[in-house]
Amino acid sequence: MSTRTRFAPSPTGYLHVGGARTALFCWLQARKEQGAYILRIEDTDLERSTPESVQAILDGMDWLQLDWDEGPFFQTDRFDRYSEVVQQLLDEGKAYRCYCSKERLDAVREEQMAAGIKPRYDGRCRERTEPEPGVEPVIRFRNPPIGQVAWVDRVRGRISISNEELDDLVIARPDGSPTYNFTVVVDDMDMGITLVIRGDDHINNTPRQINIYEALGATPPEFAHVPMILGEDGARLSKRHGAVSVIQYRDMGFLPEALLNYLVRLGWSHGDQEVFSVNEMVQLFSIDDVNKKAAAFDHDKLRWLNQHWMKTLPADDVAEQLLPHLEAAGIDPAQGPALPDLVGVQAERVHTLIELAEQSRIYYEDFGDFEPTAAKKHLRPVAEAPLRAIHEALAEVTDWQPGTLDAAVRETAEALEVGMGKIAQPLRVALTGNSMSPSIDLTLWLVGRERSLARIEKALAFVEARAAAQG
RNA sequence: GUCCCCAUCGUCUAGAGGCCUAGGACCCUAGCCUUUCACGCUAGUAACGGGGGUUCGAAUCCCCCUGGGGACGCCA
Repeated sequence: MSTRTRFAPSPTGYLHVGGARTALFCWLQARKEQGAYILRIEDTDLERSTPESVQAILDGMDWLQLDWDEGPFFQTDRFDRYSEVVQQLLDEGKAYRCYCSKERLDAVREEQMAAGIKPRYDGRCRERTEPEPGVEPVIRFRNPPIGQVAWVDRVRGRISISNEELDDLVIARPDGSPTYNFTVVVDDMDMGITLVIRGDDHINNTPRQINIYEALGATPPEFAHVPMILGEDGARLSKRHGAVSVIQYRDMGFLPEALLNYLVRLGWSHGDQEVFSVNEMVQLFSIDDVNKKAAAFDHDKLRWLNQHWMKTLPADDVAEQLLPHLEAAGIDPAQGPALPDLVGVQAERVHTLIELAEQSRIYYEDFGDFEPTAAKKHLRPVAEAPLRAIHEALAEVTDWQPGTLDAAVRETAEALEVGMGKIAQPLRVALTGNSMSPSIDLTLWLVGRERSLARIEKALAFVEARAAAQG
């Protein structure tokens, strides 16, 4: 039987990085084994599920390009089916109606906690046959009272638990709506899921789910419980750690290739390899190689990977993803160099697309004042001659390309018998307002001919004014 | 409290009894390259939680302790 995996988020928020990694693992395992990857929306909690969240999850999956083969299925579309299975269990005596009040249940739980035992439903209605007038019952699954439930987890190995630790869980509420541990079993069974990959917070749910499979006469799928993701401080990742939604990462200027690469290495490795393209992941990934230990999210490493992919991916692709960030920064890409050229120069100097946009403003817009320290150091009277000379030389350049520009600067330096620094630094400040920029030929190239000449003139005026002021 | 699970540099990890004087990567530091910044290159700091076993030999196997996490809902 070919592998069928599923990602089953509940739409009560955005797609967070932990969920995205689970989705990635499901997707990779399905792709690697040429199986199917199914998307299912677990929206049985009518109170908390929202259409916005559904959209947010779809947007996240779409951005990461984790395409699914079937679905999205919605559990709210399947209520008839759940009712049917509940009825079947009832008919077979594998489930029963429970009339206990929440108050009584709370009291029992408290007593048990105080007595130092695990809180569980005490089975009061287990053998009950008569209804309680005026009370709509819940339906409870009749869990086997003795024996062990065990399975070989694809990441954790063998896990076992005694049935005595389990109780009769509620599978349907008084209004008939089903609960999670039940719907998940019915769905995974109906959808032919062979491998359930999910967060390890579900380990404790697994034995009761296995019992339900067995009551239904179905073979449970295989399970792989992946460790969760921690924040940089080692605590469970949450909003107070900053960005947790994958869409936030998109908005912060990360490439999906980088996030995916980062996520796949969190809890999984292939020797010493750090960089993985999506294709390589599909080739090399295996759920069986995933670690058991929870991993902390390291923002710096993500940034490093993001820079790597900005440098490595075709500049056209990066440029396309840069566009929205330029717009967000109010930069008009029509007013300066072609985006792929910009990316080619800037990618190795920044870590995110936002930084790339912000640090490229001067190629599209004029800047105001020179940065004071840079101006003080480089736009001095001594810079006047080199600036004039380079202005003259550049005015002659018709082929405004890095090679020619580099030659023009070098020849000017040689003619003046000064080192490159004596001419490049003043020129850099003139062109960018600052003392840091790409190599001078590339800076000239990106700034463009007209703008370069005008900026040198402006710098010259600045130098003269300053000389005059100093007498 | 009860049950389940986890444990190698600050972080992500390699390691499946001798190849370990514990390797790689991020971060940090120094040097090189260089017209600045960055990239790149080189080097460096830094870890097997503790205690018992098993074995000729343990980061690797077993037990205990400690520490951490999860679950115990008519949430998913």
